[in-house]
Amino acid sequence: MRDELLVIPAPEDFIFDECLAYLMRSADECMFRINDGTVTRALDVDGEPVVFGMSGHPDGIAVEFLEGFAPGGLEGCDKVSGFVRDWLDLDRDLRPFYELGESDPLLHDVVQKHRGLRVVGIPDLFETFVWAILGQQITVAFAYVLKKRFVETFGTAVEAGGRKYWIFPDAQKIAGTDPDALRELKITGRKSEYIIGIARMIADGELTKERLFELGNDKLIQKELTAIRGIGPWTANYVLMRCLRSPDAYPAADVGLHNALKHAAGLDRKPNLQEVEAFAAPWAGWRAYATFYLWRLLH
DNA sequence: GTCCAGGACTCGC
DNA sequence: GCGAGTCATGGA
Repeated sequence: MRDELLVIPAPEDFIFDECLAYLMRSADECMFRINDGTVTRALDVDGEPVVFGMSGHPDGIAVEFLEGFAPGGLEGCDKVSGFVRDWLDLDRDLRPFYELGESDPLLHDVVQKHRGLRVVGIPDLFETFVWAILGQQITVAFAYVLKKRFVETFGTAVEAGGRKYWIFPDAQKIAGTDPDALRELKITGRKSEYIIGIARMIADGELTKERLFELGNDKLIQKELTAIRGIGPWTANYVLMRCLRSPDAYPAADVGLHNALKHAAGLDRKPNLQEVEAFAAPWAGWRAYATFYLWRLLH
């Protein structure tokens, strides 16, 4: 097994345990398993299931493949490595954000406390949309339950090391699914329609990460996304933040953000939308990072 | 019973 | 363009 160890270098200011703490926030998370500091998950690499565990390492992140589920060849290793880099946003220089954290009164404490944390992403576009839509207007805890039902109903499981690892259902499969099948999982009728609509767009190839990146900036991407049924400003910014990796996306309507701001600013009520925007003005360029760090106040 | 959760759509004006 | 009603479930 030792020869299947892969070390992914990370910047000096990266702290794996901060990301781990975020990843551990729900016992109902179904896309990976965390045990003793190692996050283990399955990944589809060119149609082949790969299963790997990642953990902290003095030089960054150690990736170890489970027996029988290593990628075939160097190219496969590169894809896993690229996935992890994307997942934990390893290629971003956070020094400007940390400078901001030094001077900003609202961010100061939380940035100091969780320094080393990166915006944990969701590299797969379809998975991000499903997760965001499921999360609209309900508690995160219930969203995890719905995602678990969704994945265990429509996804595929890989058996490795005596355990099951799930691969998120692809858009093609959901595109041809009846809304009633989602409704049975207690996903609302509307959300079921939204999810199937998005699945069709992705399956048809009209909605891809590449196409969205080609639009060039957050504003145009948000406009494109909010034209899709079921995607409002909150969801568009959520997708920008978690999948398209905009460091500046700002889900201003986010209730969790409001509660975090209330706490950080010492208010006796939640801020209104104007205040939420005003708080974020000094964070221009880093509003997604600010949001992600502020969310850590909720746990 | 009421209110609130990581919102968005629809309708009436 | 803006406010109110609706969607639906589960926990406090």
